[in-house]
Amino acid sequence: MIGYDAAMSGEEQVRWLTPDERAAWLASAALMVKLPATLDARLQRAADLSLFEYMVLAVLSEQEGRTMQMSEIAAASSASLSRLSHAVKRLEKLGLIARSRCAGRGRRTNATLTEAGYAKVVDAAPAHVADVRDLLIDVITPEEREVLRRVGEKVVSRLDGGCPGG
Amino acid sequence: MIGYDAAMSGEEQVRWLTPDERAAWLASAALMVKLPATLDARLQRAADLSLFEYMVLAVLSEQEGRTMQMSEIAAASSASLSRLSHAVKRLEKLGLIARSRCAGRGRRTNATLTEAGYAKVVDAAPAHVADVRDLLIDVITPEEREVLRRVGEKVVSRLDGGCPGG
DNA sequence: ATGTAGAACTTGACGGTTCAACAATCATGA
DNA sequence: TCATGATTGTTGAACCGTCAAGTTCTACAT
Repeated sequence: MIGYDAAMSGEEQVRWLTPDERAAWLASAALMVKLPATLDARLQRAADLSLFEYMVLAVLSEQEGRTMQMSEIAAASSASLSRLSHAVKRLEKLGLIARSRCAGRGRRTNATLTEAGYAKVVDAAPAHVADVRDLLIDVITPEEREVLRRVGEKVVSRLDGGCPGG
Repeated sequence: MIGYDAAMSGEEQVRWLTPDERAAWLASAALMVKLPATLDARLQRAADLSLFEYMVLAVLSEQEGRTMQMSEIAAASSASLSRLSHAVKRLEKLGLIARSRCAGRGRRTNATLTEAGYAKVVDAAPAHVADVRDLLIDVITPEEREVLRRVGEKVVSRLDGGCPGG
């Protein structure tokens, strides 16, 4: 496949992937596409929530007062503020979240989990955790799990630190 | 966070995640969200292609005759047939791909990379491979890379084998 | 005071993805 | 010959995310 192996390197200074690197990348890519998609589909069927919506509710649920600033939620859920804003608008319409401007502090907005929202997370959590176990955690060894964690942390910190998106 | 730790386990037979498992899952989740998003954004700027479109073209480019059946491409790129069909329609409109029904064989359709499509991949590949190196391959050790590969293969084969999406 | 910059959100339009329904073709057997 | 079903692809509507632009507020300089 062009771009993923060492063939046809007419260009100079392009370090194509070795076969091992290529295999690792293809396996990771498939993982990154399929695992979230499957978790998302199951959550949708079981609880009528997307994976992203669940993460927003879950992050809020563990906070003191079940409240957080929009931009904090965005950071915690690896999403853009715009995406979060749209999502919270939907969740607000469903009665799962309430928004309020905290006056005197610029344009800051707090999102709070309602009782219904909290009940929704409590309801959805067991099946979702079981899925995460079933599809990932229980499939790998503890050693592999720790490597996965280290890799995730390293790569993400590089993404956050470096020039994001470009 | 509800669903990701051992707190508030009122329910029986729910195995909540241990702190280590939780940390590994959160790191993986962030990785699976951010890495594809960043690669996608960079490819978009550099070559006006989404990551998915690039993968479709790349998969075709390494095939004999630069031709494949729709369902084969879908499998190779971990996408639904519907998603692929829409994408190929767009790529066809751009002149990068041509479709043709192979008569006498059910409803099978072949997609072929045009010369322009091939040129597009050749053009986009170096920068994309550099990104994959820069953001993943060169960030981790060879041992971590091999673990990542094993994990990816195990998890994906579980996803493909088990009941997909539900 | 006024102007300029910056931070924190929101909005609307646009384009991509999903889902369910449909279409086309072959295979099989009554 | 005709029904039934399995494969394989396409389509349209609804929905979601991104991008660029706009809004609302604070801060700080002139």
